[in-house]
Order: sequence, then structure tokens, then C-alpha cells
Amino acid sequence: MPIDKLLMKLRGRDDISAAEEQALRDSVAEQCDHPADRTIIREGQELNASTLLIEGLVARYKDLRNGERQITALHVAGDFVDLHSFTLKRLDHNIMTLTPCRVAMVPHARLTEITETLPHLTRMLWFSTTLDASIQREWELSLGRRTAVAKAAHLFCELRVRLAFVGMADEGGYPLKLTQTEVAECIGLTPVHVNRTLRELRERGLMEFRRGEVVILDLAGLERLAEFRTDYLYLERRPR
Amino acid sequence: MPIDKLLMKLRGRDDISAAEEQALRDSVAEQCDHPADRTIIREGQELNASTLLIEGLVARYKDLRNGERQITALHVAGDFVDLHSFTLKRLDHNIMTLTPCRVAMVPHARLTEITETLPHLTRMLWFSTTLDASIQREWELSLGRRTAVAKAAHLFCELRVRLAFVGMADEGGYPLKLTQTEVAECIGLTPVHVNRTLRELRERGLMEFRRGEVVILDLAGLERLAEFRTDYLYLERRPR
DNA sequence: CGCCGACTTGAGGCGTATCAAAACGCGTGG
DNA sequence: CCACGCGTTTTGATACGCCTCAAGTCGGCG
Repeated sequence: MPIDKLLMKLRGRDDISAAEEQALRDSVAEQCDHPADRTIIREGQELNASTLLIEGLVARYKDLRNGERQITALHVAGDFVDLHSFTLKRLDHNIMTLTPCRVAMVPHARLTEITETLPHLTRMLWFSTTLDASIQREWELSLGRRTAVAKAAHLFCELRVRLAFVGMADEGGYPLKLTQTEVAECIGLTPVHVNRTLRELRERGLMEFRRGEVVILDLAGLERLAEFRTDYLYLERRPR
Repeated sequence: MPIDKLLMKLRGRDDISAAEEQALRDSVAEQCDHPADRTIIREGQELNASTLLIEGLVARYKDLRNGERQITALHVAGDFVDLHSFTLKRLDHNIMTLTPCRVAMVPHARLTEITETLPHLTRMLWFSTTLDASIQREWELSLGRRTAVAKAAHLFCELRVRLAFVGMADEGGYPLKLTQTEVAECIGLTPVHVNRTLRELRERGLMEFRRGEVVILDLAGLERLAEFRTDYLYLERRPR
């Protein structure tokens, strides 16, 4: 149960043997629950375990001195939120829950064992960090070059595909417990302008985002506006 | 020689044994030179080798349909430009030379061998991709939240530290063969506005950027303006 | 010497930010 | 079941940072 959605993600990209699956199961030390809106890891903190998200929504973010915040990544169930801390040993950013979350802790010592005994599983975990980096690149493109409507549209397209991959979204929409302020922190706008931008998406008949629910009215139109393609999400199975 | 600067980067973060060094040397299949302004890898292309940058300046970038371009990462000598293609197998973005470059090709098969025989070296290579991702997160913060002057100042602060780490910059400045248009593509501005922004940095007495040369006049002031800290560059040595 | 890409400057416009206030929605306690 | 309170959403008016368009100017190189 704790690693089921992680397995869905990995098996969607390559075979995972029974032995590898067992190694992953054994690597989980403990589980715990966090309420919404809690910073669970602070920048600079020394870490000896990585956090696997079982359920809920998590954000990685950085702040400027004037209080402006940039969310650099969103994580959904099945994501290995800070697997990169295994090689970094401390983080350069903060991690917070956006909804109530259930997480599993994976000690770095167990991950070290995996690198010493299971090279293919090691590569799959490595892959999962390079996939995160790919998503960050697409966010850089959004932040640097897309217009406000395209930024918002692209975010909702991406989350639809990522959630669908673990069985939590379909063509018509998905639940998404984000405030407009948090959306603003993802796409580099102010909350007020996000509000106007969402209205525009609604008035264009593309999608609605209300009460923590994304309702997609015209998926093709939304994806066209966002110039959304799935290639950067590496959805294909192949030997890695 | 081909991997010397890579070794400087890695040995600045952890010990690399003689055996690991030899494995890295053996992993280089061939070297080649590219002229400036050439796209050497196109998005979607299947890859069976990764590119190590020996000398020169390389950019990873994504385009929108209207021709707007976002550079998502810059690479300097010693960077393993597309090590992430080892796990991804194809790339979601393009890679181009900004100056004449010398690169070394490292077949994925050799990297696979490393993952099967040298777990610590594997973790160090994994680290180098998570370090790239950390830099990308800082760029997301710049793109989403920093003002134009702070964006520019931060880029030049970052490059100074990264170049100094491989012996190619000091407190007073460094050579940087970028056009203002390319700077604009890094920080999400137009070339015209980059020009005005550089003038402002000059008029404030912080730095000058002319003829491919960064001259730093007031490093402390520049770093204060940029809110630059080195923590996200993971400059410390420790077991990984 | 002339060409061409890169840099520089100015004027005006647009997109997003800012400031302010009201309406809504939802959980809590009476 | 309603009243309250507070965070979130919505809307309006105005401001400003960066963009666009347009002309030059500079500088390296053939």
C-alpha cells in the first residue's frame, strides 16, 4: 500500500522485478501523517531519509526576503518528494504540505544499499529524479516565456496527466485542493491576476477551477492554448 | 585531460578513488569539436551516449511556437551536459553550443557498467544531475519572482562561483562569451530590456558586462542585490 | 572601407502588479 | 439552525515594469 502508486509510476516506465519491488517495500521505515499547510522540511536541514508521498499534495518552494514565494515543484501521490536529498544530504529549499498528507520515510542507508546491490532499481530511482528535473525545465519555460493564460493552462494540463498516470484524474477533470494564491506561487503571478486568468479560461469555455476541483470543458483547446505536449513527462515504457 | 575539470567538480564534493577516476577515464569513447551556435542535440532524438563538456559554453533550451526561447540551463567546462539522458534515453529539449566547444562522448553502456560495479561513483554522477536540478530551481525563483536587475545580477553571481570552482573566474570577474540576446533567453527578458538592465548595473557601480567579459566592481553589493547565496550550489565536501 | 551582427537609445503601449473593498464560502460555536 | 469570523475569491481603478517598434551606433572582420 505505501509504495503502490510509486510502483505505478515506475512500472509505467520500465519493468520492476519482484525482487526490486520487495527492496522498495523493505526500504520504507515508517509512515506518518501531516496536516495541511505545514512546512515539513526546511532549507539547510541535514537529512538522513527521503520522503515518499503516499497521499496528498506537497510543494517545494523558495522565498525571497520580501516574502515573495516561488513554488518550484508540486508533488502528487506516488512521487518521491525529496529523493534528491539522498545525494544532496541537505536541501536548498523548503517542502510543505498543501493538503493533509500521508508520507513514508525511506532512510538514506537503505537507498545506499540499493545502489550497492540493485543497479537497475538504482537507475529507475535516478530516472525519477531526472524526470522531476524535466518537469522543472518545463516550468522554467512557463515562467520565462508563457503568457498568464498559457501558464495557468499548462499547469492544469500537466497535473491532469500526472494524476491520471496514478489513476486520479480523467479527461473530464480532477480534484485539486489548491488556493488561487498557491497557483500564483507556482506560475509566477499575483493572486489577483490568477483570478482574472481563471475567469478568462472559464469565459473561453476551456476549463473551470472552483472549490478545489478542475473541470475540463475543452481538453484539446486547453492543450492547444498551453502548447502542451506530454513528451517531457516520459510516459513511455522502455529499458532504462 | 578530457575529464580533469569534471574531476575538480566531483572532488570538490567528495573523495574520488583512483579506481573511480580510472573508470571515468575509460568511459570516454571519443572527443569532438563543435563550432559556436550549433544545435548539437535536438529534442526527441534517441541517445545512446552522454556529452561531457571539456571546453566552451553550452545551453539547454526550449522554444515556443512563436519563436520565443527559454534557456533552461547553461553549462561550463567540466559539466556533464546531458548526463540525464542516460536515464531518460531521449531529451525533451535542445542543446546548443554558444561558443566553440570541445566535448567528450560517454556511451550509456559504459555508464550502465558503472552503475553495476561502482556504487559510490554512481551516486556521485547521480549527485551531479541533482545539482543541475538545484540550479534549475534557483532559475525558477529568478524567472518567477526576481526583478530584472536581480535576475541579471543573480545569473552573473552564479556563473562566477561555478567558473571559479573549476579555476576559470576570480573575485574580479571572468570571460563570458554570451550575447545580450542569450542573457535575455536565460532570464526571461527581451534583449532590449537586458541592455537597459546591464546599464543599470553599470551605473550602480556593481558590474560591467562588455565584449564577452564580466568585470565585477562591487561583489558584495552585487550579491546583496541578487540575494545570492551559494548554498544551492552544494560546494561542500562530504560523503555521498 | 564597407558590411553585418550586436549593442544602444527613445517613445509609446500592453500586461501584469498594486491597492482597495466587497462578496462569498465554510467551519465553528451558540 | 443561525450568527459569526476569517480566509478565499471577485471586481474595480490605477500604476508601473517590461515589451514593442524603430532608428541609430559601435565594432570586428573580410
